[in-house]
Amino acid sequence: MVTLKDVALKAGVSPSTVSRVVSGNGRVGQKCREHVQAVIKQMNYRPNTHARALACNRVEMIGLITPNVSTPFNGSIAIGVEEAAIELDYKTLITNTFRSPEAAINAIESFREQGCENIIIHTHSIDDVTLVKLAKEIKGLVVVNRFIAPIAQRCVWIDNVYGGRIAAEYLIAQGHKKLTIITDDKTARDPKDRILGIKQAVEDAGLHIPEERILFGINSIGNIEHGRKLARQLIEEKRDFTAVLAYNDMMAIGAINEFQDMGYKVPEDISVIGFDDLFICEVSRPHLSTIHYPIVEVAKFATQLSLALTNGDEGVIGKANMFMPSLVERSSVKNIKNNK
Amino acid sequence: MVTLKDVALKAGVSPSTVSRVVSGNGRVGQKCREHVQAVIKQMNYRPNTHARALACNRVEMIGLITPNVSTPFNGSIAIGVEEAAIELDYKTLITNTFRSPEAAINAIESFREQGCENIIIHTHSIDDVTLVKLAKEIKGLVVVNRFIAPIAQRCVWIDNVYGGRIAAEYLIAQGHKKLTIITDDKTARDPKDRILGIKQAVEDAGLHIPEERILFGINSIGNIEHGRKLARQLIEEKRDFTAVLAYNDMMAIGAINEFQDMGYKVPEDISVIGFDDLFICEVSRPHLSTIHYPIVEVAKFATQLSLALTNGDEGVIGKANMFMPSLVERSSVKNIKNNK
DNA sequence: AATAATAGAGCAAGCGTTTTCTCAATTTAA
DNA sequence: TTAAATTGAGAAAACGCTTGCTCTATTATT
Repeated sequence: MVTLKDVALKAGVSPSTVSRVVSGNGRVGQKCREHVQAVIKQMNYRPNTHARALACNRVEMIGLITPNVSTPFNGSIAIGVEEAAIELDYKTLITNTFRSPEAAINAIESFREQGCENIIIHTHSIDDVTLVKLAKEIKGLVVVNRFIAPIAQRCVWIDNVYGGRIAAEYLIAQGHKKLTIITDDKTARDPKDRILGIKQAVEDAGLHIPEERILFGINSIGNIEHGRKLARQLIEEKRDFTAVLAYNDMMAIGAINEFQDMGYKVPEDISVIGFDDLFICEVSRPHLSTIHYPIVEVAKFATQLSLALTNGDEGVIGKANMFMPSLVERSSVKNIKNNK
Repeated sequence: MVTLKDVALKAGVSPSTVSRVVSGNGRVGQKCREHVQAVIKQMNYRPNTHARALACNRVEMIGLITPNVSTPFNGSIAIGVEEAAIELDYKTLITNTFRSPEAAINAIESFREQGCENIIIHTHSIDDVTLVKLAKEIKGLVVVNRFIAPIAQRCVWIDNVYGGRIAAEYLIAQGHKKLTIITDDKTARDPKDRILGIKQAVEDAGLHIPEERILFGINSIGNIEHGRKLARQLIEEKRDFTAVLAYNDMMAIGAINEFQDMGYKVPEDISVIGFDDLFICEVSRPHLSTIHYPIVEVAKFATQLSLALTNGDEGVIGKANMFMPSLVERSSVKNIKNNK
């Protein structure tokens, strides 16, 4: 392994000089710098991460904390983070919490102890006040896919109200009057926001969604199984509706499958719209119309923000951290304007 | 931040002793050990990763190199790795190569430079000889989802021949006589092995697959689009078949979608079987019958193997590194025994 | 031309561990 | 009972890098 000292020796300068050339801190003469750079290249020197981390108590690493990378949504977050990390030659350290708040806190601690202040966290299991406190302490902590008012500038999220609204508007434009919602935890912010948006659109159209047509989950995780379950409930309890707005694509697809298994046709009998725009939308039959969530972009921006925060680069700081979702039309919603 | 020295001071012993207590190396008296442990607990001391890494030139980290974590297959690998890592309190560092061999080599270099010898690599873009060479140099390198004879004990893979065989046997048992194969790169080992297994089953049944019913990809990545493309080709060129064996689930689902878009019914007109058993199998219509690939288990075992290799723990070394796939029956294959 | 300011580069301490040598104290063997 | 072996614990060097301090050489100021 070639060390800084080796380079210094060969270049005929002191280690400090080499260090300054590598890091770009401190003054080095033009000629000297070029010479050292040449030697570095020639010897293929690469600085030792740990020595550097130890000496300056920070590390060029960004830590991602996510419930489970193997799900498409979180996998996309990971990609966004890595894309941004690569650009600055940072490494990506991933910890899966499997929804355990202790695991998440532990991961944060562990990152900090390693001198890693750049932490991107995607969690719903740590409460707002804890996160606010942590954000105060950790310069580079940014929260992704979640809005927490006191630390809004440290969050990157999408406009869920708007997302809900455009989904509902689309359904209404297709002639649907009796909408139903299958969603996630009643107390969670995202479901609430999306419902809010839906209600706005519905009211603007002079319609109304009775509470009984909004089905929540309890401690659910918005997955396929959950979608199936609520869809079954919808049918069994004979709720009156022509279209369902699912909290996300997973639930939507679960619901579609359940409807189909029960003998209903989608979209002929029931229209369904999802949220997120995961790759499975193109796979399901019918292809799922949904609200596009720019996940990779959000994660990428979050990472850039974190880096800017710790490195004092003001470039992205202050930019709006809210992204806008958008409608993507496929085949799971039927236009029933003329036949009903 | 509380350091080893702080603990030593408070405990009234030398730093060396504390170090020995923490690491478990070297002799420490029973009484002394307990006292130090108590102080450690009381002060909530946690060793500094970087200092440790620097001092002993190794690090408790396992590096995963994968084309792209956001795909379900690779996401599952990540989970398997992390599961094994957590058990030994190792961290997981992930690098996505996006199929670039340079990125993969770079990642390996980078891991090594950081003193990380535990590398799990999933790649098809680095050739055998390079990998063999690397494996010789890096004690903890293990290759996942790939078999390379000279370093078989450093690979963890599944029996693709067997997988191909049971898929074909199942189709044949369902009365299919005209099978067709849509697969990946002709030169790649996995496709070849699966085809081999298929041919074995076919021949055992006294049947035959003409070469024109085996469609390969060129530089393809076995994804949905690729499946669609070959399915289209199958139809357009009017090949004669009743069932298709896809290289993997993604391709199978692409094919199903294409068939359906072209007006064919699956499985009524065409039966399809996949490979991998990703979650999307439960999502597609019809649900995809497939060959189960125990991905998480494979990745977990690979990680344990890597750790055993570097830590001299002989537990898992020598165990068979080949896993067996298994059939999972869903609804994409029709029994045509009695009506044809 | 004399003085002040600044640029360039080296020295050495320090980051938090591990680990090799010591050496004293204790145990074991003869 | 004595010599030999073993155990327990400390001192100090090393890991590779950063950075505050220092000193000389150069440039700018008057």
